[in-house]
Amino acid sequence: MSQLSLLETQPVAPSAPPLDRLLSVVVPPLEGEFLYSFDPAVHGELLAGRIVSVQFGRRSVPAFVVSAGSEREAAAVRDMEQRAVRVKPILSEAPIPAFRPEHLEFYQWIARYYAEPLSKILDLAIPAPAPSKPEPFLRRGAAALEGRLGPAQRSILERLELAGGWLSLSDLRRAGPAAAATVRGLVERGLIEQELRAEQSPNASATPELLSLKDSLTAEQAGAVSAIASHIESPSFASFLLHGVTGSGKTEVYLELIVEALKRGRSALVVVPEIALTPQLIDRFEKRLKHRVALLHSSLSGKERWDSWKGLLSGSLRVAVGARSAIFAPMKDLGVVIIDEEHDASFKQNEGIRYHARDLALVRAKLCACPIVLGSATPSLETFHNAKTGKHSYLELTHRFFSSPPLKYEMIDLNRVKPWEMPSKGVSPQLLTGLLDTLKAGEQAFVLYNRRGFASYLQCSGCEHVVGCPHCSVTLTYHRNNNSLLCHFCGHSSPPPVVCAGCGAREPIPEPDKPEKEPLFTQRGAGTERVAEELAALIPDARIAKLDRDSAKSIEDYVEILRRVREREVDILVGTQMIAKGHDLPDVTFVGIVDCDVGLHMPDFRASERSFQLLTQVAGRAGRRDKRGKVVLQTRVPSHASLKCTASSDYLAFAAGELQLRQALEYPPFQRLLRIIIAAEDKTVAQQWARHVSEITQAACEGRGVSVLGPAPAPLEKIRSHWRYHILCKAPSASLLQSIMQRIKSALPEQKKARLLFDLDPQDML
DNA sequence: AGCACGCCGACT
DNA sequence: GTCGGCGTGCTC
Repeated sequence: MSQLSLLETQPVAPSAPPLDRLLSVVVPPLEGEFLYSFDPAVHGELLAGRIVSVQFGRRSVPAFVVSAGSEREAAAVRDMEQRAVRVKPILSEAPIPAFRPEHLEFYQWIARYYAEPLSKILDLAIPAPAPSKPEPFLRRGAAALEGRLGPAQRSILERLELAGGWLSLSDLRRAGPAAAATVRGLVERGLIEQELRAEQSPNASATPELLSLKDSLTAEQAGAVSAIASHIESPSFASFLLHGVTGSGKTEVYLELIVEALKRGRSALVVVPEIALTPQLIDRFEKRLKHRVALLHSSLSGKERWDSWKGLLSGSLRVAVGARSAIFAPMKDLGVVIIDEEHDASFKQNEGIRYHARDLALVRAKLCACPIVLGSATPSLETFHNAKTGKHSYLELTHRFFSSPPLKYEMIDLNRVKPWEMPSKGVSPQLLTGLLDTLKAGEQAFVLYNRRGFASYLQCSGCEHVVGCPHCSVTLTYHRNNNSLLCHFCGHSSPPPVVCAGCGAREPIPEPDKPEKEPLFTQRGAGTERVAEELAALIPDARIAKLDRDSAKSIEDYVEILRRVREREVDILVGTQMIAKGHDLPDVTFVGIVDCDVGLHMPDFRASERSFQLLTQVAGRAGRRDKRGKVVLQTRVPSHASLKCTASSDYLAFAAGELQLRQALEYPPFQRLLRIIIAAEDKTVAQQWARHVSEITQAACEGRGVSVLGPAPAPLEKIRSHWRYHILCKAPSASLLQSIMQRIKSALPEQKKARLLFDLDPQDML
């Protein structure tokens, strides 16, 4: 028997290495696989998932093993013999695998979906192995508590006791400050022990003491948990939309599900928006789960990231919490996937490989046969539509944990407030009164100013009408230099209209002898950066803090500003969308929105949805617990659906209306989009290439039910001295768009002068 | 992506 | 006459 099989496998070729010594690798950033040989006696058993170093051309490069000793290698070796190409041996191998072979299917799916080489996906997904140097590990010592302890010392001891074993110094620091001096002091008093070593001891958190708090859940929460957990119990794919207002206890549901997964020896993957990854969140998870959580996000050091990755890979860590890129985490026996704030825009990567973590999460759950939960108070229309059509099960949490009275909304139509009645340029009398009342009551206020007003647009001075594109239902962008309106979707260009399509008013005809009349259309969209200064001038004794990209460059700054608010060192917090998220701040009872229209007229079909989500989230910051919150919305389009639905807290009405519009205009979720970006240093080159690509795209789409718009200049026409044009394809399925990407790729030889980028399922069109 | 090979302009 | 520009093509 064994001799027979030997006879069958032997006669490949005299010179070729035996099949069990061959492996296929991919080399970032290249397409295709390359065959190498290895000697098991030297390198040991090498399987898919290992990183090896190979001689490639005349240099050595790292490469990912994707297959070894299979039919694939047999076919490759036959082909190479025909072409008389020699198989080179690998140079060296990493000591441990970098990914699990069973996850290759997931990575390959991504490569196919986004029409990118597998090597690039692996390069993106897998962190570079970092050698682990010895570092201090600490644990609670034998000495009894004597004498007094400072708050810093107490906190460190608490965290060590909670961990119930050895914790590395860097781990200790994740959950709060741990100065070396404080630690040293505690070591000297025998309160903690210290040891230098390179590895987490394997049993550090092997037997977590799992704590189910099922009994303290509300009926709704318990219902959601049992519906989802049944798919953890008997492992199977199922997707859920967990739709619950702020404060309805979605996190408790997540935690209970993670406990369910851990109890069965499986793992849990939690993906949250970047901004939510605060030490408090990690702390809450670890305290509740009594289990160490692997943290994954972009600003970890190479070693920290590799340590988390390694722990998950081996299964010694079973819970991963991270931002977008955590979707690639090497979970062992994945039991549940959780995407919190499912609608959040940060899940979409907008450079390099433009993947969407939520979409990938669904695929991952499917491939791992486990349930996935998409949680949000304001679900994306894609997800809501999928829930409505039965693709996801719909679970609703309607009750707030602390039954607080509904918010009181006041909409201020800025068209009806005379300029001289305004206390300052951006602050209406009602907004000012609201702020003063709040401060008088000893409570706190949030003021949103969303200053993404880079594009200006025209609005009729007679009615609310904003000039939009006749083909795209997107606001036209006004270009002052040539007094024209341009659609950044389809390229439609026109002079400013003479008659308002909303109310029929005419542009006044200038007469030589009479003074110039006010023009029909007013330019809007300028920035609102000065709000904080205006407020400081209007309410001099208020303590005002700012929260935006400039004032909070790091997550620590962000946490610090929120801490100051929580500890009542701040009366009014002014900020961008960053103020929309964060932890429970019970004394905030008033939210003012300086200009609801800023996001509304962006050249983006998702503008309404984004606006509704942002306004609803910010408004949700007012009035938690027992106090009734108040929200003032300043706008020039009070009849806009996203504002009216915000003010009536009516998600369902908003979604219904917006979905109808999307369907009529053939936008997602009814059609899929592919955005093709052409960028070049030279404007004319970019333009010509865009036209060329457009012709190829047109030809590829011919008669397949795909429509092609453009080329048009991208709204951000010039980025880092590169001129950008784009083309938009609408198709009923993603697979159609994939075949179009393939056709364009094969029709266009790789070009140096102009860069071609694909954005499948684009989230914005900038 | 690198790094070769290869065929046309200004320099020791 | 050579040094060097970057166009195109390959890497097991």
